[in-house]
Amino acid sequence: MNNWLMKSEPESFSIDDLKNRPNQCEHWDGVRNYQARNMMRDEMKLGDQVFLYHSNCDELGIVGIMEVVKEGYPDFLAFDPDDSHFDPKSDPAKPTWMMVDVKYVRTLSRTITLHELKQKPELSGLALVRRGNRLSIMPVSKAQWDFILSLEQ
DNA sequence: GCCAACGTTGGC
DNA sequence: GCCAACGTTGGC
Repeated sequence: MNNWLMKSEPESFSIDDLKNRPNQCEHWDGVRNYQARNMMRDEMKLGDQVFLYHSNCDELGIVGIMEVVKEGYPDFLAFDPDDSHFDPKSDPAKPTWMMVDVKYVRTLSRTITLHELKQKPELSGLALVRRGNRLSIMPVSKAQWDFILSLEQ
């Protein structure tokens, strides 16, 4: 069982958007970064727990928990010329881009802010707090996961 | 295979 | 809106 953190801009997709989806599920489309793709394709497994992080907004931070309910499969939006995530180089017979499905688990009782996370020596190894980090999906160790959750109260 | 130019991410 | 950091592209 692994833990993860995934970023999303709440203006395009927030924890409330996920909560309000039918079945509270959504596919995590639009990832166009090879490192992130590899994690979705190879490492994210059914039942893995995932923090949702809101980026590029007024209150940056971890807002909720999701669960992987479908493992890596082709991101079909890459084949749709009308979609902004269209990638003409992705061949449907050999798809370049992958995605997973996630399900809403819960919203945290408060946002655990980026500012707060950066202050904690326990989290110095977390990719999120490193300067210039642009990965939209990153692993979170069990120790980091538990520590972050302990901040919620 | 190098690396400059370019586009994107994302905090501030 | 700015801009640093980073990934990708493409000429050589």
